[in-house]
Amino acid sequence: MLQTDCQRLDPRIRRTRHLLQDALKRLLEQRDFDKITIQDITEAATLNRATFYAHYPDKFALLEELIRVSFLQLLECRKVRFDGSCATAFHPVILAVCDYLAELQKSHSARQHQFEAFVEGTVIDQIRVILLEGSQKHPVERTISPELIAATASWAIYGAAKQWVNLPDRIPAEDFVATAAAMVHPILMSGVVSPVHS
Amino acid sequence: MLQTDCQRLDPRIRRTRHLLQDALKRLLEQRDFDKITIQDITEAATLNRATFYAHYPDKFALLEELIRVSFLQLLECRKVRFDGSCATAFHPVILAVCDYLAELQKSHSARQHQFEAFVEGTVIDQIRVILLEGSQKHPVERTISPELIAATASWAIYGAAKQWVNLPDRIPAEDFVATAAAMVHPILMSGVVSPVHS
DNA sequence: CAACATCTGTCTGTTAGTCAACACTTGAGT
DNA sequence: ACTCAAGTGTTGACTAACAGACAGATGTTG
Repeated sequence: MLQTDCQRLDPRIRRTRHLLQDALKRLLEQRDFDKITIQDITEAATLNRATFYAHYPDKFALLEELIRVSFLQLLECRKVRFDGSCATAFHPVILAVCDYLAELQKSHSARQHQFEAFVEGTVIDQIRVILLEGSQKHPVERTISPELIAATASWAIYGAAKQWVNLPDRIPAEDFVATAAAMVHPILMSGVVSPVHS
Repeated sequence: MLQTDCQRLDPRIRRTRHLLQDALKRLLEQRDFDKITIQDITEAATLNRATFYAHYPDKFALLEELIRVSFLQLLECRKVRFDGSCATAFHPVILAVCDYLAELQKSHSARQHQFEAFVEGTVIDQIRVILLEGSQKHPVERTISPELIAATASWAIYGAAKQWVNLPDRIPAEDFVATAAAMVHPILMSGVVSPVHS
């Protein structure tokens, strides 16, 4: 919830949240999200049910955090493979989205519409946040707000990645990333006034 | 400490003790017991140092519990392979001791005398307790106290097993168990008045 | 329909774990 | 000899997690 990324938080809290996330993760490998009760989760996490509500208002909040955290972990892995140059900084983001969707497609039957929609929203929002953070690190004078650009680009990336995973014969993710990046890059550059860029 | 076998104990207590035992177990794979501090253990267990003292007076107490628990786990595995007949009930115990010592020999340099002596004492005591429990389940009239018999037999079993592991070319543990059982069985039968036994 | 079971969300008092102190011991170093 | 660093064992205030209860919602089943 609040303080999710977090620093020096009470170890008990980190432990408990990790236990809950891990329990949900394991249960999702067995059955659909809507067939999982909070009791199931807390039992699998060896925690008291009341403790759950001290951390999340409902199971959707836990799911959201689980998605966020595991997506970020994926992204961290992808990042090390790229240089830090500004122009290609969002390549790993695209790659992470591709991998995440590919992983999701493997492990889940596509029939959980409510679940999928929720995942979708969470992932897109996370992409948006990441892009926004990136643009704040390298401020550029522009006529379009960074917020709008981040939002647009995040949907574009997700849409492109989703198209890619649904192809019957996919090209390698790394190759696809180059194509997608070529499409998305103009969005990020739109409205830039000063042409200062490496 | 108290309530080790235990039943419905506060989940936090079971979790914490398990975390500490597991941490010590992992650290023992890396370095010798006397090179491990309580700080190391609590750090590896993601617990506060003060919490340690709420459960164990010192690291030896933790080690003792670790040995006890892992030995009992080993024993449980061995037990299922045997029938429940009274005459051979202690076969799995001998086998468990053999396996435990063999495991220990593999994973530890034999130079930690203090450590080895402590393990030895703990294991023998555990054997004694198990034998004593067994004799209490099947009370027989005897001229020698069950306590003395259990103590004697436990040392005999440990001694035999230790001799076995130190042989340069060991026979299979299962075969050795039969021999050892033949040696130890008379101890258990000594002083029996009524010859009632299946 | 009523009876029933199950899950939810909330609340209470109690207990375990955290944290930052503390004084003490030990050993290495210069 | 003296410091300095690092580990030990203890304390008390704070807080997270526990057990167990509760009413209400949901969804069976006869």
